Amino acid sequence: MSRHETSGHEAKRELFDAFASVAKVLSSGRRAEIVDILAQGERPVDDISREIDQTIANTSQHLQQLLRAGLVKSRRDGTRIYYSLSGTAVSRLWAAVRDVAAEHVAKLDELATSYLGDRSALTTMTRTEVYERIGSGDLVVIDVRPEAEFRAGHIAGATSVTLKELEKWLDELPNDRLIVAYCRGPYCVFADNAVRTLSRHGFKAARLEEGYPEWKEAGLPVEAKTDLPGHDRAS
Amino acid sequence: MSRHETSGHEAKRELFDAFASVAKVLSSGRRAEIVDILAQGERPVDDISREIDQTIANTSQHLQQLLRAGLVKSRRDGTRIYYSLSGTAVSRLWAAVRDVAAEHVAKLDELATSYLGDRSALTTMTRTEVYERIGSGDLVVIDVRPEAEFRAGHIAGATSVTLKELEKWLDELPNDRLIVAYCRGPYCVFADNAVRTLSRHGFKAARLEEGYPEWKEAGLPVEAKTDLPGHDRAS
DNA sequence: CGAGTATTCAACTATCTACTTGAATACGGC
DNA sequence: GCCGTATTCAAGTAGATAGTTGAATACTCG
Repeated sequence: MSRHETSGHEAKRELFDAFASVAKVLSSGRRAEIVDILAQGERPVDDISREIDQTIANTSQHLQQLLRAGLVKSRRDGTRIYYSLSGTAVSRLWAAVRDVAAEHVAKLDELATSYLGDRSALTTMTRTEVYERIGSGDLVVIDVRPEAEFRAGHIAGATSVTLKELEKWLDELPNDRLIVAYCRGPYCVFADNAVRTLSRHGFKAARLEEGYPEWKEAGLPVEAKTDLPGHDRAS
Repeated sequence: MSRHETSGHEAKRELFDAFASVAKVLSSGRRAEIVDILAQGERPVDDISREIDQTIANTSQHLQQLLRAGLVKSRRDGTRIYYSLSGTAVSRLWAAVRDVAAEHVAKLDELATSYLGDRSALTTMTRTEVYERIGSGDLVVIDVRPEAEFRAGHIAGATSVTLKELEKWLDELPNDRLIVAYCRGPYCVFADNAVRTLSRHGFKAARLEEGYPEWKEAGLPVEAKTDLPGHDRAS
């Protein structure tokens, strides 16, 4: 069974290697974490390295791999270099990876529970439920992601309340309205913890089932930092 | 910057490693080819090994990796073992990978042209265009994939005409109706070649923009082999 | 211009991966 | 039960990959 014979086979191999190169760049857990973070909006290198708990040098190298593969782009602003996903197709790919894992990876539930804790006691709401009630005013939406992500873009009308600030805010939050917390996506801990804390203090609280990227992708209203044009440096 | 410290970080690492394991299994061009084939329907090992031009042993090992990751399932029928995708989420993931590659991988156009040839002269039709005209009878739809794939499932009303058979069929095909050829997906050569051959012989011919998996995923009418239940062996 | 900070580069190591080869196992038909 | 075919297993090798460390580059601010 000889390989490398006809140019047709060779060309097919190369084409599918190119498809595979896209998957390959997502085949490291650390790069997956990076994509999950960048799905929230652009971030500088040192910020990302802290989030994924890796050295700056290592984080930088992961980012270059993502750059070379075309999944992210970078722009310089003064001394900092901001990375961001190169398009919504990348967000959709990341969601597709999570979907397959959720459906077909045997031990995923176990790993998710080990990271997120028991979710059975938490009330959840879908995008549409939140969107429909957000106008009526009987709902308070809080964004519990790191502030940088809130600044890069958030659900229209949401307030930034990080977990550290949450304790201080307990006096100011309304007792008579439902508080909906959201964060990065279906496997993000922040919202879970916020809802647990709020429930413990007697508030009515729920978690948005998914996160900001899915809300934005669905075309629901957001408030986003306008990307400064002309500074981009594509892959 | 110490790693492996809090159990929270450890659990997050493991969760994202699990997501990454899904991408990892698609990070080989040969496994990507396998998924592209299995998206058409179930196939036995030796069949797949011929398609991807690899030894049976190597193909088997790739299939086990896909199996372990949960992307495919297998069932035994006598002496043969048939592999198939474990769900539609996997098809969607494969499509998402191709989309990202098409949009963001720099040299993809070049590789695609090198494999498929110049497509600028080929007429293409979308799913909906074909579906709307398929009933009116002024259209002949031919399936130019290997016959095994046609047998596993095809567009309702399509006829199987492999490239080898095409020359013989030239007398029987109608001169007054548009002939639409389709195959595996947007990067499949068979339909391109069929349309070129037909055009050269004076037929009106067009290529369906995408392939059978996308048609099926869109919920359009298909004729598929009913999956024998009770014989499945999940991941 | 010089100091300070953010990021990238380069060299190195331990581990993993794809593919090969040859043998082992599992089933169907006689 | 034995033979032929389909598939898997096991061992080996060349090449790739993630992470470390320390130095180099690129920009800002005084």
